[in-house]
Amino acid sequence: MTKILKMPVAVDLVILTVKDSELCALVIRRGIEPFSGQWALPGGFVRQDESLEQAARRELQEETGIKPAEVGHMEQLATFGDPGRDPRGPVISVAYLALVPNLPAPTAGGDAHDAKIAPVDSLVDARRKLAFDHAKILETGVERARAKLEYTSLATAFCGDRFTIHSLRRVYEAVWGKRLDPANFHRKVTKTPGFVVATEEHSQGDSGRPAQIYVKGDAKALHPALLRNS
Amino acid sequence: MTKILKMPVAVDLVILTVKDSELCALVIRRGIEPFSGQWALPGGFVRQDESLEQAARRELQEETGIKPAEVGHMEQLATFGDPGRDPRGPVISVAYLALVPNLPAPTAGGDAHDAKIAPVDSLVDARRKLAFDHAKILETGVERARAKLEYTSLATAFCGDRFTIHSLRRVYEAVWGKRLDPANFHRKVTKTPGFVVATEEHSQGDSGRPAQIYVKGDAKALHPALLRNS
DNA sequence: TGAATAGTGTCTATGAGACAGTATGTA
DNA sequence: TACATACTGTCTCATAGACACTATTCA
Repeated sequence: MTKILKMPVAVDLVILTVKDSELCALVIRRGIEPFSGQWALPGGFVRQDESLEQAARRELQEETGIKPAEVGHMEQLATFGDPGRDPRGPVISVAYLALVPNLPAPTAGGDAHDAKIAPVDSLVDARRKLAFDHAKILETGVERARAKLEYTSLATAFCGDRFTIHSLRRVYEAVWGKRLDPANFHRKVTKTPGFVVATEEHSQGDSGRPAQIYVKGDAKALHPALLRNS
Repeated sequence: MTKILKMPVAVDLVILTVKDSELCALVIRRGIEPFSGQWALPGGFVRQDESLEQAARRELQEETGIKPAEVGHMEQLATFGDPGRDPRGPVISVAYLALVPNLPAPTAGGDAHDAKIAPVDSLVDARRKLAFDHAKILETGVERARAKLEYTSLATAFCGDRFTIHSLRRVYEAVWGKRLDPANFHRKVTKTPGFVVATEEHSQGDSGRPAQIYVKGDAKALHPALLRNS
């Protein structure tokens, strides 16, 4: 019997939000080697007697100050364990995807010198490369979010408790990077059973006719789906 | 700085095939404790300088005798790391999903006393419980397969190189546990660009009119999707 | 010939997309 | 009033599902 290899297990977080009609991710600037000074996804090591998801939620709060109640949605994304992905040696990283509405100004903590919320397009740019294989992890998370908006009600995770159809459409447009017809989108969303539920309230203060306020519905899956292409 | 917890990393395999018009999984009977004598998913520990996917492919061949060329499709499924999922202590398990056409009679190897290909419905049965959290892993894999048949061309991974539309429909029917209209299915599959490509050959020997033989097309995603419900 | 399966035609209902038109607010 | 945005109506096209029908084999 050969000796079994034991590896440190990390969780890394792809934290997405929509800010100024752009899909953005939260990254921190590393304060220690390796990759000191470079931007990276927040994350940390799993502790004893802690599940992977618990570790992800703990790191989310510790590294960014986001409280559990502020998280719109969290799910496991994928696991990365290629030899050489960390120059210090073999490390397994279980990536989690978190969707957050109205992400507040980040609070740097732990070994992070700085934190920022930046458009995902700027982060996958090859010149300002993210540390480790984090660009790949981020892209996996972005693609997961894009795909799940099609056939689930996940888009509401980017909105607060109360939202207008307009703001929900802005979420789709930001995540997909594509304009949608306001009229058809409105009908589609309000006619899909369980997607959104109308309240008696209306928005105010903007130009134009006030919009009705909606809350999230019960449905998780959308039938039929809302497709990005075609 | 607290000491970083290091854990053994395993890969577990959900190996699915369609046999006698039923969706089946390959399981092995454990020869060692814990759970000795119980059925479990094949798997093993990741070795040094080996990627997770390499480990999964290696275990697939070592534990079941399935050669790489025989595997129709393989992808990472999910990672399970709850404390207490293995009575021996903390273990991370990265599950992989493999789809195999015409799965040959399994060759038991390693610490397995026996191996079998059994309908997934019988394996998630509560009375003959799978070892560890393998019932949950299996269900995750089955649901992934069911979902991906909808919007990808993955069903062809269950067929050999050459197949008829009839056998492709049998795959859908087995995986979804639902009858499909042969006429509409035929039109849908042959009209979806890149799903299947017709050859000049025809099947023979069965009753009824011989069917045209098809091979896999280039398309990975199906537009529009082929939905199970509605 | 009949049974069985392959494959096509066609009708209907549903939904997406385009876009005109109406409703209701602010400047 | 002009304008902006919310929302509804309506037309067209694509596609799914039901199912009748034709094609081609074997017994």
